[in-house]
Amino acid sequence: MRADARRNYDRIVEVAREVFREQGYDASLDEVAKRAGVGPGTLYRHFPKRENLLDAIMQSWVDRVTETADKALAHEGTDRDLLLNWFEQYVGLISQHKGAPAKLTSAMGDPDSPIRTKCQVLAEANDRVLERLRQDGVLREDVEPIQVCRLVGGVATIADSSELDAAAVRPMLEVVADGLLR
Amino acid sequence: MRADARRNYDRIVEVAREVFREQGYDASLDEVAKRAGVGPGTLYRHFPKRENLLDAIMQSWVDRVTETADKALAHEGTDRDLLLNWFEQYVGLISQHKGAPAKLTSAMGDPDSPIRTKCQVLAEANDRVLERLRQDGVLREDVEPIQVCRLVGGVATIADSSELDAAAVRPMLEVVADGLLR
DNA sequence: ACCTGAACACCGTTCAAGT
DNA sequence: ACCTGAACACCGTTCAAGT
Repeated sequence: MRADARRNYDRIVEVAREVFREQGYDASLDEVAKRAGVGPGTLYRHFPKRENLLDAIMQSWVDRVTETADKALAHEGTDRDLLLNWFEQYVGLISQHKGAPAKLTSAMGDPDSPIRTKCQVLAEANDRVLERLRQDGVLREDVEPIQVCRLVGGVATIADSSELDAAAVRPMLEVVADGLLR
Repeated sequence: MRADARRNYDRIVEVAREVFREQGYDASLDEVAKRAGVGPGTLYRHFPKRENLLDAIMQSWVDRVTETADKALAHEGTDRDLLLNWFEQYVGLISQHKGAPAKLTSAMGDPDSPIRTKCQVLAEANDRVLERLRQDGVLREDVEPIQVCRLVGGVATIADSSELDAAAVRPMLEVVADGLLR
């Protein structure tokens, strides 16, 4: 990759992260290009689809996911607390900007999505937490891990679009957690 | 209302219902106007915002909601079955077209939404079902009815965007139902 | 090899002119 | 009072010309 291309790529990603956080996932790509000081064609050369840009933005995000799951697993307390804490972390992780929870959760089952590797990381982190509970024998057995991602992702999606705060999200996560434990 | 205005209004609503069902809530309003045989200005005169059009489309829908809740309450069987059945009906009711579950669920808490009366009808139907379970003493008491709408609406939203069928939705509704019962 | 920016397409929205 | 459709704005997307 040529030096100027590299520089443009990095600036676009940095600016996009900022614009998405300000205006949500549906923000104008024209504005991203302008703020990054490049022509629209340059943006499209590097990121043919909006999702490719999202994928690039989330490059550093994957580490955060793994670390967060590690911490959640190290949590001292009841199984219910562990699960609830993980759910709250999960919601935080996928709520980077407006529209992100919906985007990430709907991509969870799509093998052709440009952000599939990111979804896999998230799914694996979730698997690790659930596996721990399963070994403790406290998890109901007729629900697949991906359905748990969808349930919590659904809560995050609604919280995002209705602009609910953590205090309003908490009871919903409790219902999901209690429904999963036996 | 003048006769030609009335006729145009009705045609637009009818066509919009069809187009939304085919292409989802984000469909082009230009196409709606074209198919209805009116100019774009006519559509905007009757429906200044897209949500006003959605509201008009759902005029007959309110009766269906009330009837569905009536039937659910007449259901013979366990409380869990009653609740689960209502949840499945609820998902069906708000999944009229792509994008509808998200739209309806995010409008549930917004008193300024053009479709607020429709949301109220849905919320009241849900209240009636929950009240019945509360009287039976099987419902946990620390969750507000609107949170139940959001939980089930969240499941419907994800099912909608991920194009899940009823078989995939069912286990998620079971988790929510079991989390709500004690 | 990469960038630029004009150009095109599409769509939402407005409004002057018409009936 | 209502309708029409041209006009404008905005944005995504492409591509010929340039470095």
